[in-house]
Amino acid sequence: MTPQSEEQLMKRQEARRQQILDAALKVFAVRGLHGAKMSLIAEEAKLSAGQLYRFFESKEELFITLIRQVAKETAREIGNIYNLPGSPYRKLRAFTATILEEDGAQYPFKLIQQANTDEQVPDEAKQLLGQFSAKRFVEELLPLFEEGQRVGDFAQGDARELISAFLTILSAVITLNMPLDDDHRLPSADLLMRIVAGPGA
Amino acid sequence: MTPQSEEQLMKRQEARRQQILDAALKVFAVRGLHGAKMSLIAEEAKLSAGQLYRFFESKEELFITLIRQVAKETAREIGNIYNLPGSPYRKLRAFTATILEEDGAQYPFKLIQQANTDEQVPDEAKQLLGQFSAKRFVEELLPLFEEGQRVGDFAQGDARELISAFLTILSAVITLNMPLDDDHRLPSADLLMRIVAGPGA
Amino acid sequence: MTPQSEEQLMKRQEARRQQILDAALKVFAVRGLHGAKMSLIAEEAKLSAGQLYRFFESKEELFITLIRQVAKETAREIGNIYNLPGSPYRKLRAFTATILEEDGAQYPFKLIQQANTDEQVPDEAKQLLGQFSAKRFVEELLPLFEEGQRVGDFAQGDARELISAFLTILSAVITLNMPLDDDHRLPSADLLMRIVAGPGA
Amino acid sequence: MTPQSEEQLMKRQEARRQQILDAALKVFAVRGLHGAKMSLIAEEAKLSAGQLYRFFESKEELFITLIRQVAKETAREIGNIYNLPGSPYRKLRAFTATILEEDGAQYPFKLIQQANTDEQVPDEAKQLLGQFSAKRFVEELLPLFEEGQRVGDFAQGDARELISAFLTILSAVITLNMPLDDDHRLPSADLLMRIVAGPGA
DNA sequence: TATGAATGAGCATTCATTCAT
DNA sequence: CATGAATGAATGCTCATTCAT
Repeated sequence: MTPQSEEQLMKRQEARRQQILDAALKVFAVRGLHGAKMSLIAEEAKLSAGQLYRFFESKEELFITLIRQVAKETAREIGNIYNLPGSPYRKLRAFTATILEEDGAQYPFKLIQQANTDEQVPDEAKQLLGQFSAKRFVEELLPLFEEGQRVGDFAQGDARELISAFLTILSAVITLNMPLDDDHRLPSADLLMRIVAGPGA
Repeated sequence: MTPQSEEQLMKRQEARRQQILDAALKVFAVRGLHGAKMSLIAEEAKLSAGQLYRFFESKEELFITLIRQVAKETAREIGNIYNLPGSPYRKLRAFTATILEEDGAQYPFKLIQQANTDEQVPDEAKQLLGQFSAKRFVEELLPLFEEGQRVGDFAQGDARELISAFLTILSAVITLNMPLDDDHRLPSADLLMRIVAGPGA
Repeated sequence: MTPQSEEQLMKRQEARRQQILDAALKVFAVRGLHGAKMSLIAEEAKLSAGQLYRFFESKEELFITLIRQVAKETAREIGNIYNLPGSPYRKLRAFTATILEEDGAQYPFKLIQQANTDEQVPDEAKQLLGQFSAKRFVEELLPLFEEGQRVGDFAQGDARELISAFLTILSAVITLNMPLDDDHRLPSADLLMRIVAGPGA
Repeated sequence: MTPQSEEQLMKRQEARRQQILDAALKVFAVRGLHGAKMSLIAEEAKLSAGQLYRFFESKEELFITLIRQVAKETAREIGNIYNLPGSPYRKLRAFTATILEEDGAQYPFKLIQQANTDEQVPDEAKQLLGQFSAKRFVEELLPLFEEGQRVGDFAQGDARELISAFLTILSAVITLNMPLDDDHRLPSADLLMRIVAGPGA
């Protein structure tokens, strides 16, 4: 019976599910849809391969679920930019710096890029990405940029275009991780800010 | 056997080999290491699958050879920037615009990024990239940037850092190709130039 | 532990065991040896999958035990034909009609046929069937048929051959259940009786 | 190039395909949809497992194709009954005897029964069977039976019902193959004919 | 003792590589 | 030499069986 924990069971299940999604995020992000063997995901999640199928019907469903979750979370995170202190420029700079420095922050972006680049991703994932990533994020940031342009923080011009360029570059930079010298690191937040900076910045 | 064709044979062989490498570049760049089936490469090269193995021992060798060639050629192409007309700023802007607009120009960058991102890539390819891509390209551009900084075209600071940031972003943007709205395209060359632009630009 | 429950325990165990066998009969009959998942049998028996293994060492043992029991019970049921009222013809007709109409009556026959048809069936089960089903059933019915032939109810000829033909056809018809038109059903008992009917029937 | 045989190639391909279908018929018929491992079919067809996939997309497609072919061929064979000599009774008896004696004749019937019995066969196969097997065969034989009833060869009553009963039993008998004594064989054609025989037979 | 989560062996399928033609 | 058919190793997925709780 082991009924003591009807609710605990649900919690453990949910934790497990999330554990798999976390593992899948890393593996899919780094190795791509094909390169991500279910056995690797299982290993990363510290379970047997068979267990994955108690939570997700197939590799494809796991992938799509992951994309959906990542898209949602990323949208939410971007929305949080409005809670940061200071001017639009300072908000965006802080947001950018956080993403560049956070260690795990690269995985969602890598995943989204992998999914966008890879021709064989399932259609449903493609659609999700189409809806979420670009357009939605741009709209999310639009008020910030319009305000920023008004106060001279950001360069003039089509705000949507500016945002999508900035996001594209930010995402790409996070994803790329080109191996430089030991002395050379990813571009700094300040450098990226030049893309959008206006006269008052 | 006929002696006069001895040389012609070599040439035909060499042409064939290059034909395969060209095909492999496209297929690896678009589909990644895993998605690139040998049969697809053969088809793109208008050869039978079996022929590939007369020129390359394995998929892995083909990939490594390709990386090596692309790295060399890209370095050479970057070197050609010095033959472009005008100031350092104009040279770099022209170079950037060409890469962003030329259709085939994206393949080498995509390939290099695939190779850098994908963990499955054979170690030898990783090493090649480590040696060639980043460091070498940076050194290639160093004179241009130092000159540019002197004349105020480019921002002050560690030139190597500036170059590697610029290349990282350029490469990433080319690779990313994130599907934006129908109204939004990749960042323009002018936008990317803001990253390096100095007071005189 | 409590002594008075010693016996009750045995009974409960036995009931449990039979519950499993009943469930297994249905599931094996309908889905075949391969299609019958242990989890389905457990569900049908309203037990957990793990419990099955407290009563049967393996799926194979469960199957063999089931075959053994079904063969015995069917032989016993066939023996009951002598308790039916009327002439040999009427006895056999009533027996036939019951089997064709009773809903659960088809399972044992389906199971036996599955076991006979399927090559994967363990050898031990095959042997059991060889010993039990055909020969034993025929011998069971031999007195009825000899009597029937004497009184003209059944056709003349080798009685054993007549019986095995009839049983074969009856079993086959029950098992087959070929989906006919909405207007066409399984052959009726009267139709099957023609196979054995003699001049006096 | 090996172009000498554009046409021969097609023929060899077709032969190979049929070789697979023949092997699949045996294996599916005997072991059922689940029990039929692709490796067994390949072995029976004397090819490697991988080769099967050059001719059929999946096990399911192979199965469906097989069902389709078997249904067609069986319909054709049944149609040939009109070319047999003699009265309707003699035609049907000759047809029945042939099927009972032909060695390979059991496989198509076994296959159809497996497919009808097994709950997990793909829907497309179910539909094919629904269209082909029962109804179509009955209609095919309707003229023969109507003629037979007119001349007193066959019993009176709903001809369609009589046919479907006869076919059901014939099919079932062929399929069943219940292991009898060494002295007892399947019911003879004459015995089966009693099911349909009329006063003049 | 009962549960059902966990394991892992086994089968369907794909694709790099080989080799008969 | 060129072809593409054939092989088989590798991977996704299922399910009998085990075992921690």
